Amino acid sequence: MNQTIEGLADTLKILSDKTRLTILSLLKEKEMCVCDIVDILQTTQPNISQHLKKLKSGGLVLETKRRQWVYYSLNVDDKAYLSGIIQKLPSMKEQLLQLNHECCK
Amino acid sequence: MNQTIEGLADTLKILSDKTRLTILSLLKEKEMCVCDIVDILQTTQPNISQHLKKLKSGGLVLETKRRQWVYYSLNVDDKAYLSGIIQKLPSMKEQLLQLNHECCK
DNA sequence: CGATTATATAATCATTTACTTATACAATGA
DNA sequence: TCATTGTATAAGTAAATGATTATATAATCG
Repeated sequence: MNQTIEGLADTLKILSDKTRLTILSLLKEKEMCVCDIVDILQTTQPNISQHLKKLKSGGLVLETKRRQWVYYSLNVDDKAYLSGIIQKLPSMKEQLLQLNHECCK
Repeated sequence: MNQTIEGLADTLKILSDKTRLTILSLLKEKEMCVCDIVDILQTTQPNISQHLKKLKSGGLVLETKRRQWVYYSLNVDDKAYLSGIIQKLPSMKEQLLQLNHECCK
């Protein structure tokens, strides 16, 4: 995802989806495992996995495995041109309160 | 195009296209009429008109008619969160040199 | 080991998208 | 007024996209 105008379009395409923006909003608060994201977004696990795959392919999130869980975290510090958008994402603190999984204790 | 997360996704969807980003790059230099944009982007006039319609619907460009021409101009000064992206758009100064229409003299 | 849990991938489908061609509309100018 | 020029809209189509269901893979734990 280099920065030709096409690369920029590709990055923006990844960002231009409600579910993916919501995932980024969540990850702004803290790294999260797939199961927690599924829980909060009220959709299926494969759906979230596929969105995460796109975010990862665009370099917008990082993935790390610990025990049986895969954690995703925001990776935008090196993309200053996106900071305006990232800041615009609403807080998801409220939604995080409802989580009660072992993975994220 | 209010700023819920869905509105943000809609705006980003409008931005996430190579042709539309290129149009915005052009308009960064100066306002332009449709025929000039068609000339530079080497595509059909209806194609450009449809892209301009989307940009306009998203509030990203303004339209003004003068004589037989319709001029479009960038309208992003009130959208600070997009400034990083707008700045990222490459200069199109080179391409503007080749224009030689009456409308833009 | 086998069962369970967490996640990824594959296949399918409906919807959306960008483009093309054809046509309509609008303004100008002979 | 009629032809021309500039732009918009409509209709059709192929490709891309997001979601679902089913299945595969991987790690943990009894």
